[in-house]
Amino acid sequence: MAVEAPSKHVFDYDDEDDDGPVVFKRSNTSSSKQNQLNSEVKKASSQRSDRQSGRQASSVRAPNGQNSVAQTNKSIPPSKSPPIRSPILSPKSSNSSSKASPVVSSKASTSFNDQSKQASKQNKFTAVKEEKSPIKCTDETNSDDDDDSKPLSARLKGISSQGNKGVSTSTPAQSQRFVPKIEVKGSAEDPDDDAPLSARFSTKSNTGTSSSKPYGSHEKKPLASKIQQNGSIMKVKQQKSSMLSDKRPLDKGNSSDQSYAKKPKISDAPTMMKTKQVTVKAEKDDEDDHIPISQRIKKSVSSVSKASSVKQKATKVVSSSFKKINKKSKKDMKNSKYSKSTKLSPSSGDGQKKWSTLVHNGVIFPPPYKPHGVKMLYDGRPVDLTPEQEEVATMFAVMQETDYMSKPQFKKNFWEDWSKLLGRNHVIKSLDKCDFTPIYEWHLQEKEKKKQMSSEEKKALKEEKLMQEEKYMWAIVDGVKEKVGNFRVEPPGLFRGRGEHPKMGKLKRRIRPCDITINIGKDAPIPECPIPGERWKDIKHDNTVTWLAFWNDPINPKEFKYVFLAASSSLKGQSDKEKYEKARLLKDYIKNIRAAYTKDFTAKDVTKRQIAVATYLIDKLALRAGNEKDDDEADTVGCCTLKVGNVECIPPNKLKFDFLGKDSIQYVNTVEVELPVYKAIGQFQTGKSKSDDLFDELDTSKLNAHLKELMPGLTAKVFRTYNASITLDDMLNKETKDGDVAEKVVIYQRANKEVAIICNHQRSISKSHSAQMSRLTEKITELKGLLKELKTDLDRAKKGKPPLKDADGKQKRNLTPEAIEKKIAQTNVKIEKMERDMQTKEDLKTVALGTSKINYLDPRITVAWCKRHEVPIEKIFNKSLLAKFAWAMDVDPDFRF
DNA sequence: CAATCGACTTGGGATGAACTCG
DNA sequence: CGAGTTCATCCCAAGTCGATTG
Repeated sequence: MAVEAPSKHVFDYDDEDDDGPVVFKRSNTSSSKQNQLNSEVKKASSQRSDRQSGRQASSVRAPNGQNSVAQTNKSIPPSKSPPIRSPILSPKSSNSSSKASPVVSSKASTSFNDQSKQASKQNKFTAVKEEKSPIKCTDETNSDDDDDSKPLSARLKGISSQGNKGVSTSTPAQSQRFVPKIEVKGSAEDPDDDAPLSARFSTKSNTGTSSSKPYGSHEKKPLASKIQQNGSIMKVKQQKSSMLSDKRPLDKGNSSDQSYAKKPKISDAPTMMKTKQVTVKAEKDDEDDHIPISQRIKKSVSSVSKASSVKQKATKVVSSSFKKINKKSKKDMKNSKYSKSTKLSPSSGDGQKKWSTLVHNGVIFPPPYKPHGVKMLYDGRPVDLTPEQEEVATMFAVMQETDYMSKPQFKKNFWEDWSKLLGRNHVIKSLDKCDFTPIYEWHLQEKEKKKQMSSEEKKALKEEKLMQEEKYMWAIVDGVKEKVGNFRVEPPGLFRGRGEHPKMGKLKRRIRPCDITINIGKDAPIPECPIPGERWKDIKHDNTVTWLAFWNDPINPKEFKYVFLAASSSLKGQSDKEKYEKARLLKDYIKNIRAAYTKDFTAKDVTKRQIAVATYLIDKLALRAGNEKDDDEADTVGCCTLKVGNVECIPPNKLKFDFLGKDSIQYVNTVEVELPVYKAIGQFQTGKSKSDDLFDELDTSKLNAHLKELMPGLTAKVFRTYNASITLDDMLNKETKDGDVAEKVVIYQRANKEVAIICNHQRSISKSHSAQMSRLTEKITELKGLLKELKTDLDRAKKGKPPLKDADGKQKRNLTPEAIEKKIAQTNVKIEKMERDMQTKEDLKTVALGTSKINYLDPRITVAWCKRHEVPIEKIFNKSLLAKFAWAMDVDPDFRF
């Protein structure tokens, strides 16, 4: 709780305006600037229709009104007042302030405010604009694109639409069920600006288009289908992980059915892509391009949306992402740590600078090891261990019931490190004769003890911990108090690598102050080392980076572990926003990029062809780039590192992918591809063995260098963000119908699920899943029995007869036919709900929705949709997400990705 | 140009608190 | 109110990608 407390304070501070906790904390940072810019831009340039404009103004500026309904006040900051806020000084922070040197903080804060205000003002006016420009990508005009330009998903969808069977077997039922509800009433209000959100949304989103469409019907899932989930077959991953994980097996079966409709887009002008010329994107005309694949499909819709999309462009252009150009300077400064950081001045050319003043208290270390004295057995006899030896033995003992225990590599690595600690002459000579049970049991007892503690005790402990940690939880960046992400130094333990990691089981030694380098403002007091008698390894004052501290990873000394600010900080928010702006920019280039790579499928130059095919896969399947990995890491791949054996050609034009990706999560998918791609893959495979690289001429730096020629700042990962967000935007806009909040939330979840499937975000099936399912089934059966009984009673009641006795032989109350009918209806509703829940549960058992929400879906899409449809944002974003996405909360309701 | 360094984003799982439902 | 779930957080591993180095 302590944690929270602080945050609250912060909010309170601003509260006056309103309260929202989540709101922006600082106005000045560039991020905020940007925000404002954007919004401004939008307003200025974007306005599409009249009503809209009105609306925007209102919404943006005084969000409150409308929001109140839609979103809770708290979440949405009242933008009305330009942000003033200076958290730091906030009351509660009394203590905090104490830590920060008074001087600094005060001064910073003041200046800060001022600047911030000014900055904000300026921004607003400057609004950029127009850089819009120049070259448009050309062609697109014929929008018709059959689907080419669409995002992958869309493409897929098209096809799949016909047979949604592609979807996992389980789904069909579900989709049907949903359908009915969704449609519903149309209570629209009037469209004016002031009109409540609902009104707006009705106008825009539904406008013609899809309203009638049943939601499940069309497109079902594109990519999704590819991936299948039947749990039956588990492949590689499973095997390897030895039963532990039950990830979604993705089976191939279905996938094959789904085909992509996409046809080669060859048509468009291929050449133009060329790059450099492309510089900024062009204006509108490209209408369809940005439209997600799926959307494009239905032209009608596009018309509507396009208007909005157009407006956005201006905005995007503005985006800051590209500013990094000045980066080089950084190095210099960095080395010479001396410097510049001194000046607090506000906007000193920001170039590369990430902050001007930075104050924090360093990191907190885990408590020293407390020996428990419980003796393990060796060859049946108790053994004495030194505290150090016992500590490591305990780490191992605690893992008795995990799968790691069945992995030889784990035990081997553990033994290597532990035996070193034991020393050459120790009685313990072999792990095989060790019995850690006594220690494990002690551990279980401790756990139990903790569980049994009364809630007061627990609370007290928590408070105490909070008290100790409080000072480490916050940093003051440019005068603003921000949460620190991971201020706790990682405790020692046994390394738990994912998949078949060669280093699993190795001892991750304790980190000490002398391992840690602190980065802090030049004028800030250097944090006192929390462990008496020790000192930090180094102190830096590098304002070109955002980390507060780092140490070398004990498992892999070449790598570092950093302490950063929390996701809710404006530094993070700013880069998050830049990430999405870059992805939105891709929207304007995507059509040409697709045309270009399509053309290169048949290029004579092998490298060129490989780049084309790899880009296609990244775009269509949302594969990761695939950097090279060392031998001392788990053997996983991404696009550029795919092995010949990971792809199987299935005539006439399908490819079956099967490989372990990040975190050793298996990716299995069979997709139909364009013939030239199919042929190219075949060529890349010929003459190679299964373990050879499929793209032997390629690596991520070459690929990214090429992408960068197509669009400034473009890299492989941008495609994932783009396709994820565009899919969400598209699905939401296509499928949201009138209905109650719960129904809309379901729509959102379906879209979210779609994205998760595209990105292959999996989770393991919970241990209790099958038990839960059977329990539900049982309940449903029971209810159905009840239903039958009620029907009998109804018949009898109608004839004036009393109901039959119930199962226990007791006489039931004599109800009127009307009453019985009512009961029947209630029961039916209950059954339907249960079945629906069950289906959802089954469908999501291996799909992780959170990852995409956190990392891939532009929060502005969600916020705008919530505003348009009067869905409280809290229904979609939890507290942390609200905080993380504070920068997106004041988005215009008309925002489209 | 390849290898390495460096910084930052993305990811799944574990844990425990907060709800739900009987 | 208690067992079972669901949800939010924490934890830290594992990617991406630009910059440097040699």
